[in-house]
Amino acid sequence: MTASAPQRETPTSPARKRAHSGKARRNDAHEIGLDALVGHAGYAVRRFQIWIFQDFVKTLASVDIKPTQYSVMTVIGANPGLTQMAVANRLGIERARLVHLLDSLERRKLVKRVKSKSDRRSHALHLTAPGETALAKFKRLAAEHERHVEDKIGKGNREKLLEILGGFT
Amino acid sequence: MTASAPQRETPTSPARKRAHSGKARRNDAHEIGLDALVGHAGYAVRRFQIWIFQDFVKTLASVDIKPTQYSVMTVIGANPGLTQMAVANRLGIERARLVHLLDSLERRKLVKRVKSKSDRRSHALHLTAPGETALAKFKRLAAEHERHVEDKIGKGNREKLLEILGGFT
DNA sequence: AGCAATTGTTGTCGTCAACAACAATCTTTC
DNA sequence: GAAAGATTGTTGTTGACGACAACAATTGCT
Repeated sequence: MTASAPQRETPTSPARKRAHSGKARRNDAHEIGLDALVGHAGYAVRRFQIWIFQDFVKTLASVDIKPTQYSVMTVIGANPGLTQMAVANRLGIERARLVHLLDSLERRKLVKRVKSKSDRRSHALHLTAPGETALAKFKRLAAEHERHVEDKIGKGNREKLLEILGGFT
Repeated sequence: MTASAPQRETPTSPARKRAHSGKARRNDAHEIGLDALVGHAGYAVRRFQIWIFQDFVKTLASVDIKPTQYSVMTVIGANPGLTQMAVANRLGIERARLVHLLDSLERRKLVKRVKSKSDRRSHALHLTAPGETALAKFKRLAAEHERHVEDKIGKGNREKLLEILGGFT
């Protein structure tokens, strides 16, 4: 623990005090030093995640679909007949939470729960017919969102990002 | 692309006894196709963000500091005397939320609110003496966490990531 | 002086993750 | 084949979090 004598504590010199007398505070938000925060992957990723989430929501606002709902429908569309547990595990969401997500999607007639014959505890998940066509539209909008990402960080950077984080899917 | 979905539960066999050694199939989670989800930056980022957040919490569990608390203390440590509004704006958190964060940190004697002379509405935020030494320890643990990130995605990739997402800090 | 804006604070609402508990239904074991 | 154990879907609770709204105190503006 250490140290009474701080070694590199505030590299920002004493005069960094923010002269607050006059009226110099408008958008100095980004003039404030982040110090050690810059260089932390978690912080950058968190900020980026917030941005990308908001853009997704905005881009898909006309169809009222949020990222989690989109991921659920995509997985069901690609793997019809999955159980709720399988979907929850695959997407890393609590099965308790998936219940509400499916309730909502089922109320909107996008997905349906079919009682499984082989295991009467579980439900086989399927897209409805309108769910299929809806998902196609969602995918078009999601592609548009993805283009926003390219515009934001660059086409090459987006691909590099997917390559780096590919192991987390 | 895409490839249909071969994944199906036991296909309706009347007597489906796992004909082989016990030991059920544990997690076929990653055998399930994600289809269009792969290739979505948001999904990859979300999963990565969850991982990195959890590792941060785990690594700093001994000091009971979470990412947001760490970011608040880091900014205050690097810019003593900031107002709550300035900190909130810089970190992109609601000032209403910052109130609770500071309440918690102040209760733990890590930061202090000093009544500003120049503007009696606002508080100047400072680290306490124990707060300074505590932050030094937090930074060491955070550096350890950052090494976990390197181990996970590679040193070069982490740097590339920071470069790509640098604009979001 | 008077009125708009800012700061910190409290409170509400809706989202979300992490659990705990439960009934119904398999699976295992004796 | 019946009891014990595990799994699936469900409901409910808790706590963290963001988005807002309202408010008192205090500036700033004119």
